[in-house]
Amino acid sequence: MTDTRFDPSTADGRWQSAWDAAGTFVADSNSAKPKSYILEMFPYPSGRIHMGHVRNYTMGDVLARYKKMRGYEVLHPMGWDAFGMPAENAAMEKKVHPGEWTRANIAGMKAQLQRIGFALDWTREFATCDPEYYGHEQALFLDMFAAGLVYRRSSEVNWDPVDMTVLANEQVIDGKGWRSGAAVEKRKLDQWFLKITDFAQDLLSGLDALKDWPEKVRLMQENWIGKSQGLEFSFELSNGEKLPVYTTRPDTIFGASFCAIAADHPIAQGLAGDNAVAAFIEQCKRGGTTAAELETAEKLGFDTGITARHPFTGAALPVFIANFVLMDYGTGAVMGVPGHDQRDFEFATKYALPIRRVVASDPSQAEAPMGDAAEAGDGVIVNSGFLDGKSVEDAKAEVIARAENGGWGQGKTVWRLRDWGVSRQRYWGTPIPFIHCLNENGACGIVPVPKDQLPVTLPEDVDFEVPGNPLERHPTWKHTTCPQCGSEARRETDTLDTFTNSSWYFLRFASQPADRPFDPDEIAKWMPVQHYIGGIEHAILHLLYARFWTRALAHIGKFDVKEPFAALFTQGMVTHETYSLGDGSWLSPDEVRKDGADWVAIEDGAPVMAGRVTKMSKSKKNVVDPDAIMADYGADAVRWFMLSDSPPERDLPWSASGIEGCGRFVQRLWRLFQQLDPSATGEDKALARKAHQTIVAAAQDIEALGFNKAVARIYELTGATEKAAPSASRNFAITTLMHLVSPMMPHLAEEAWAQAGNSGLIADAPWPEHDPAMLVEDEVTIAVQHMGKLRDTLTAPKGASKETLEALALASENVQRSIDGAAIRKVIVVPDRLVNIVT
RNA sequence: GCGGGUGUGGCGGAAUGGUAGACGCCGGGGACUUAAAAUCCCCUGAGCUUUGCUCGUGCGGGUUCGAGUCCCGCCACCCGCACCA
Repeated sequence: MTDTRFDPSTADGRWQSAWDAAGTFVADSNSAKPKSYILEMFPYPSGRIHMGHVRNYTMGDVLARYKKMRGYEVLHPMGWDAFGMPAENAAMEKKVHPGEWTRANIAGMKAQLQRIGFALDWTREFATCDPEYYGHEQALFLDMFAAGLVYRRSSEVNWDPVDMTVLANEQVIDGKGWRSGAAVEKRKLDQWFLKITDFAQDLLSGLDALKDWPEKVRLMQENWIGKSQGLEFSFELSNGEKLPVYTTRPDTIFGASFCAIAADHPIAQGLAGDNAVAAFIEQCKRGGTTAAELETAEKLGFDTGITARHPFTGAALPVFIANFVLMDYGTGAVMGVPGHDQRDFEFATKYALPIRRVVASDPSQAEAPMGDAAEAGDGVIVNSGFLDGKSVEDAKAEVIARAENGGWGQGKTVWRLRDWGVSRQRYWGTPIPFIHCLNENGACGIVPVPKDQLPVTLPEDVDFEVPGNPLERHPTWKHTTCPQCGSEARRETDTLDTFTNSSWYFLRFASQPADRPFDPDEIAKWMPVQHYIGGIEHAILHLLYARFWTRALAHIGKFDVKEPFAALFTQGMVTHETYSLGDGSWLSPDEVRKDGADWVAIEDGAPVMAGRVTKMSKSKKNVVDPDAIMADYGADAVRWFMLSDSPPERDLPWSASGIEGCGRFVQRLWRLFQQLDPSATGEDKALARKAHQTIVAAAQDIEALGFNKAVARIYELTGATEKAAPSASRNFAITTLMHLVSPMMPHLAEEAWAQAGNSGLIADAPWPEHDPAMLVEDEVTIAVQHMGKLRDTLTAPKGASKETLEALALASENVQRSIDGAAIRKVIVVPDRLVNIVT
């Protein structure tokens, strides 16, 4: 027996080369095996792989390797979400071309991923900034245009004054740009849009079928799509105009006591000549939009003096300009029903408007006084003329029917989801393949680039000396001729939102013909993705856009796939301790030590405060570099750490002692693997049984993505095997362990496999078979309780009769002492588990 | 405010209504060693009058022979959304 250590610094690279040379992880779409497409969200090539990537990709890797062992042909690809603003920022700061910067990052990060030994099919690698990729994207965009799913319109856009670009609604957070953090301004620009709203209902309905998506993500998408059903109708105003409003509660229409319009509503704007009105509008716009501000913001209104005629009662309702009404939802105007809407209630209270009950728990409560809040709940309609006695549901239908018959309103579904503005005034993105014809007769207008002229490639010679779009000011790039009439023309200089790139990349991984974006037959073989793994931060944007593109492409006949991702898993973050000096500066966890109960800086003994355990970030100096860890412990220890302890959907706290423990376990397994003893004979039934049980349990755990549980079981089997005396069973347990850890610690497993004299790669070996007969214990431990409290345990043969167990239990000294002569009223026996004696 | 999640030892966490704390980390003790590293063994929820007993899964109730698990009512923290009519 040797006492050599496993040396990852040589072994890791050796096996990575072996897999590479053998093409072990190259997916064969012509294979007769069942297919399994395992995908992790591809990274943005920002510079370095971080621990979050390592965790994400390790989970996917274990699944991919496991599926391969179970006889699947596995597609597990990797590529680069390579367009985006950081590349342009780098270009501005470091005077490097965005493409050069991106390519260098990709090379570095690819080497890092390879160093970790991921089972990836690198033959399918691409970056979204490859002209080949974005050329196909342009073709798909033109197809969608031809199908009426792309349009152009002038619209008020969210303009980020720092990044000098347009942001989608989704990219505006609390009125600030999601990336720059600058306050977003409104500007009118001609923009390209994708008609995601055409699919609003389908995207919503489709969520129900996504059983293997987290409930949380489905809810977030549901809320984002934001379907509401109600009535749109117009009030006749005292000034002769009409005021369209939208309500989801037409049943409460008799409770309306005022109308409120947004500050930027046309009627309000029409009154802005009045100084008082103008001042009020200005005041509304100043209000903050953060959660805290909105919660505490007082409801403010300005009585316009105009009144609105109630469609049923004819009552004259005052029309207010109000700060809580939004112009961009519904019609920008509401009917105020204070009794049954909290905002309206607050407003009515402030301005002494009538608060009328029109819904009650039952008709006898019609005159019950209102409390100090609106009642939004269900009930029966009261004080509402012909609606009295109806349920809320029936009353809604009745009012909508009357409005439609009377021609003054109609039932309407309103969506929160808006069409997706994809124009970006940036260089580093997919050029939008259109040409603006400058012919003076204007007949051509905006013309699609003919497909045989794709890709429209980005110019290489660009400068980033001034903010704004380098394509716009490039000396020659935008000048071209009209494909239709041949006259002078100008290229579209907007590029596509980078979320477009990630909306179909999974299709290109599955199939990459040179002349088309993808081949439908190949798509049919691999799609949908069986397991999609990534961060929760993409719960709305990326996942909704990808679902939309898949539907849109299916809609125009590209293939027959509806949902791109059959199962979604959102993994937790990798976190680490933080230590602050109290002045806003931070120390890295390896720069501090514990001094009694306190933390101090190692360097100068200065007192340090332990902060929260948070996501690794440069600003808090709690980042751990994967390369450094791999240099110390090897890839397998890091992979093992990523899978251990924390359930994968929760955060994983990094710790130095934790990785050390993983490093120790790698060596412990290595020592055990060397104890295979061909001369050993004889059966160790208990150990063999444990090995068979672990084969089954670990498989179940991996399939449920319960990696931490699979890890715990492997620890248990390892411990039991170590303790066992040499036997044929022990050899079996050792070989079993080699297989069970091979998806998780593939380098160690290969090394041990080869050292044990096996030919071929363990990566190609199947998951071990289990013997069902060996799963059953022949002896079980029975818990013995008195009044539900544990008093003793006893060993009995599996399947012992109730009578036997009861007798054994009553024979226990501890039990008899506890019973203390009391009369036994009942004995509950759960076969093979417990006996509970009730007195 | 609405929606969702989480709450179990010093820490990460296990546990089809049936022996709470598997497994890992930390810590303590011991073996080996001149010594250290490495490795191995033992202990490790709290308390007590210690063959054993009591308490213990955020808090308060309930259902049950039996509750971390089911039901009702709270609390705390985290995440998402938001004056969405």
